[in-house]
Amino acid sequence: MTQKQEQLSKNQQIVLSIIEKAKGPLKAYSILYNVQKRGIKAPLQVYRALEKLIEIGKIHKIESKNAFIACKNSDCEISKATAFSICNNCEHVKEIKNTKLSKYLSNFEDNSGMKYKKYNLEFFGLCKDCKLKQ
Amino acid sequence: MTQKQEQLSKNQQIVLSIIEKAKGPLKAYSILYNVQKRGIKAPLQVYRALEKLIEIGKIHKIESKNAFIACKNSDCEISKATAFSICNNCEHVKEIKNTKLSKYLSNFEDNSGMKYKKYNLEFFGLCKDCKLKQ
DNA sequence: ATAACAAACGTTATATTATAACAAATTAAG
DNA sequence: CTTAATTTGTTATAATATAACGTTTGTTAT
Repeated sequence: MTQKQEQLSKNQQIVLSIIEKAKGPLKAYSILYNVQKRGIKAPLQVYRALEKLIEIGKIHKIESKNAFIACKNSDCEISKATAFSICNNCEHVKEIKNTKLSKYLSNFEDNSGMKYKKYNLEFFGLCKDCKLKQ
Repeated sequence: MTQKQEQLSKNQQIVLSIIEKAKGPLKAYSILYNVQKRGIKAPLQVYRALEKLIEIGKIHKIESKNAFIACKNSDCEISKATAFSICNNCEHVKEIKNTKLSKYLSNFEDNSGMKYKKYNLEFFGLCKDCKLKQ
C-alpha cells in the first residue's frame, strides 16, 4: 500500500495558499510578512516551503523577478517546462498555456543535436491594458 | 556630425574584458574580486558597468544563475532575444544561436493574440560531455 | 573655447534575496 | 514500536543588488 506523499505539510499549505490567493507573483519576503501571523517567523521556513512547492509543480519561480506564482497550468509536467508573459509597465505576469509552443520547445534541438526536457521562457512586452493606455 | 556613443568607459571596458575572457558566466562579486587590482572597489561600480553592457547587448544575464556572460551572437538585436542551454551537472552555459528558434519566438502570438519583442529562454539538461560520463 | 547638459564615477551605507548549520519534533512505513 | 525520512524552529550569516550623495568627465551647440 505504498502511497505517494501527496499531503502538503502545514507550512507548505500556508505558503501555497498565500501564493494562490495573490493576483500576481509574490516575493519571498512579502510572503514571509504575510504569514507571520500564522506562526512562520523566519525566511528559511518560507524558502523551504517554496522549494518543495516548486519541486512538485504547484508554483513556479519567475527568475527575472525573483518572485513566485501559482501554477495555473494543470498539464505542465511537474514544472519542467514553463513560459510566462511579463508586462514591462504594470508588471503583470501570466503563465502561457500553449500546446504548440510547449511542443516546439520540448522538441527543439540545438545545433549540436541536443534536446532539453526542462526550460523556462519569459516574454516581455506591454500587456493589452497598458498598450491601450499609452 | 552627431556621433553615436560607441566608446565604452574605462570601468565598462574593464568589466567587459573580464567577462569576455571567462570560460563561463561570471557572478557580479566574482567580477568585483577580479577587478579590484584595476581600481574598481565597490559593487556599484560593477553593477553600473553590467547594466550598461547589458543595455548595449555586449553581455547577457543568466537569470537562473545571477551571472553574466559575453554575447557571442553578433546578430542578437541589442540583446532583446536570448536563449541559452545550461548543463545541470557541470553548469556549462552556451548561448543558442538558431535562426529558426529566434524567428519562432519573435513571431509567437499568445492565446490573446499578443506578440513580444523581447524574451529570455533558458534550457536545462546535460551537456554532451556530462551525458557521456554518466 | 566654453557653457550647458548628460553620462559616468567614487563612496558610504543599506536593502533585498537566499542559505548554512544544528537540534528538536513530526510523520510514514516496516 | 522503531527506524528512517521529512519537516520544523532558530540563529546567524552569505550573496546579490540598490539608494543617495556629490564629483568628475565627456559631448554638443554656440
